[in-house]
Amino acid sequence: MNYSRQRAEVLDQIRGHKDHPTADTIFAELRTKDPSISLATVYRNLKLLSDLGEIRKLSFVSGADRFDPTVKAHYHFICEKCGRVYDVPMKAAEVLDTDVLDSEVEMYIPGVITSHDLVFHGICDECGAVEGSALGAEV
Amino acid sequence: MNYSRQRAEVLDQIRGHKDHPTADTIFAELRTKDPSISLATVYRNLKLLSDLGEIRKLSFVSGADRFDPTVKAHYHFICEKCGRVYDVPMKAAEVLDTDVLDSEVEMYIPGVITSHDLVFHGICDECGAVEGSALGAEV
DNA sequence: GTACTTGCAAACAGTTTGCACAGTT
DNA sequence: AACTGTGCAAACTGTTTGCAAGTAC
Repeated sequence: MNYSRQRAEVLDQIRGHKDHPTADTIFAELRTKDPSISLATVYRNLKLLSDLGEIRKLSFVSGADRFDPTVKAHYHFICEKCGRVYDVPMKAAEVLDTDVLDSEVEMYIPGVITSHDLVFHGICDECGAVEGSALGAEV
Repeated sequence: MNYSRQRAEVLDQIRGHKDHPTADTIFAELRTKDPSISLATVYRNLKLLSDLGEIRKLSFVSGADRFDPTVKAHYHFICEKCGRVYDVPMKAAEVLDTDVLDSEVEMYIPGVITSHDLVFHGICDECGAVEGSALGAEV
């Protein structure tokens, strides 16, 4: 695969993220280094890179798609307030045998399952969810 | 809650679906009965009805949002080819204790979990996935 | 008459595409 | 020359919004 300068920049930029930036975020960041790069190029390369499996496209977030530098299987937690997307390490979901789950569920649906997404919703600490002590805003 | 004629029509129309129509589908269907209803009204009422918990909005499908007449907890299977969304009955996922899962995962993320979505991806039978006999298209 | 809801059109966000040009081989 | 990738602007999809008119109590 041929990596043009712009393509490499896009991949680099995403890999530098611990979070899950949108195309627009990547574009804005790259613009500061490379003022002539275009949004269309960013979109084109994000699509291409996720087709190639270099990055992962997260379409389950409302609003803009997000891109995930981490390709290996893991789940996500989305804050309902700020929209931030957090990674859930696989060991957190070890109560769940993912292969068993897929084959179990497959018996109930008219088709073949190749993968699944598991997305947790809630409120993140930064947005006011306080667990442990009784410091909630309500009540 | 006050149900205007249009609001009732929208709710009825969705409840008449076994599948998961988009706003546009609902709009097109209602237009045949009520030629003056507007798309904005459909959108407004879909939003309102899902805020009220009368229907469920599915945002994890790429493309247009879909609306689900079934409100009680269940998972979904999306065909990668045709985009159809199928329901997965809860008993199919009984390998998984959903409450345990949420509280387990909560220990690993900076926040509080209120719910989760589980979406299976694959190919549905209508699109050529043939399980059981060895009739696959590949190999 | 006050509050809520509608239809329409315009606005908007996110994404994709047509096209002429630039970069490589 | 043939190919691929780029930048720009325009197009496009899905959704929301401002507003004047309509409806319900």
